[in-house]
Amino acid sequence: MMWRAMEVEQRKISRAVISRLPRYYRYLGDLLEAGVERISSNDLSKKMQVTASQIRQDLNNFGGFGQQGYGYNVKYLYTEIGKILGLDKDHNFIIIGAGNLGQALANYASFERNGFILKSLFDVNPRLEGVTIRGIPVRMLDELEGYLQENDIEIAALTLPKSKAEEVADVLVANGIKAIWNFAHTDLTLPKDVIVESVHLADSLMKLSYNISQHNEIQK
Amino acid sequence: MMWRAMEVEQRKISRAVISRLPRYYRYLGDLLEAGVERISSNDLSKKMQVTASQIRQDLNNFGGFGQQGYGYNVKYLYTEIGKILGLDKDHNFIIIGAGNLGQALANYASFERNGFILKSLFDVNPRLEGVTIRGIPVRMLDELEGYLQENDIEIAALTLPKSKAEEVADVLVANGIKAIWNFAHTDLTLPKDVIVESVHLADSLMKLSYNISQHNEIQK
DNA sequence: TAGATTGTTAATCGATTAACAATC
DNA sequence: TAGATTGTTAATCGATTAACAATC
Repeated sequence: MMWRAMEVEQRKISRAVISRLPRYYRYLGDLLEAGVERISSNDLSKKMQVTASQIRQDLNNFGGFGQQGYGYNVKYLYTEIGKILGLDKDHNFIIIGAGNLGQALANYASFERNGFILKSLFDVNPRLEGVTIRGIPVRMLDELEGYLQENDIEIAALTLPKSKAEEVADVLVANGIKAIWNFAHTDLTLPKDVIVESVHLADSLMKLSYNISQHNEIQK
Repeated sequence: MMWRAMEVEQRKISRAVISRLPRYYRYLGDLLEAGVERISSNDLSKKMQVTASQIRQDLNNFGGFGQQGYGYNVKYLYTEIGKILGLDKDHNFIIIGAGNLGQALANYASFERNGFILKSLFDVNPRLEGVTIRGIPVRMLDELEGYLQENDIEIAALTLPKSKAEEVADVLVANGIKAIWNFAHTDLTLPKDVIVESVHLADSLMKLSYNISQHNEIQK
């Protein structure tokens, strides 16, 4: 039993490290596009404005992707980080709430490139019935349960008012959704095996505002 | 000279603390709405799933808002955190890129409640010329410089493709914009007195995806 | 081989939690 | 006053940076 616990423990990479991976992925993608074949942690650190030590430390959580005296092969590292992030597999997702933000996400086709496949949108507004976005249909919210039972959907993006969020999330979870990308301005309380990633736009804007005030203070 | 440096130093609240303030603000707002008059760090900690110690420590970075034996007055604390976040002042902002995401933000009227006043949108698409969103006009991007010189705009939200982001950001900064709310999938390199707050949606989705893969691994 | 650069251990720094005296 | 709860100091924990031996 002990080794099992440890095996799980071993996988527990800190949140700080995870949140840096997409950024590495982005920079490596740019390098790849620019035709760069290899890069050292030192050169990458200059581009990314982080320490080389942090880059090496971060990557070594997942394995030795580099080679002494050479550095990192850009294409290889890009692919490996993609695998770590689960981008080598397809993820079917739906959007609940086909308002402005929901439609904005639906139109954002570049998610598809990373394996995120939008299958349907849902809304309560009867005017949206039958509407399609990039060929993807908007369905009525009362069809949600039936739909989930017949389709293999992994992720749901919640782009609806916070008053409805918790309620809908419960339905989603009861019907097998494993992960929720939450844009509602509320913290969902769900079983802890459900993955919730929240984007709180208002919070982000407030941080910006804090920094402005701060900046003005110091000016004085 | 030393005391000046220290004075500035003193203000340097850690990023972790700042990023928790909007969440406190949100919870306090809910409590206020629910008619709760006072709350102890212990009760709040249970609601927010953080330690009471962290709450007290965080708040004490800014001053003693509580009272021994009583706790915190909800309304007072809410107002004070609002001030810290700069929400007691109005902030004029514009949106560059009136595509789906730009329009979604423009329609998101609740920003106004916190003092963020949308003054105009800008786009290159001639079809959007003259269009208004909630009465706010979309202007053509070539009018941007002139507009900035005649209007007092503090914040610009960048909701445009990353290929245009850097270029537009430079124009913004050259014309007095102090803060950029960046939705383009790129890190802007700007003078360090310009405040940049980025929302990288793709990064967020990748974190979600990582956690799904992780979860599946452990299941096995 | 010599030079470069990783992987990894050790040292430092910072953030979180615990504890408790101060005080309402 | 006694009880409750803060503000704050001290202890712990975790994350970042520095250093360097291993090795390509």
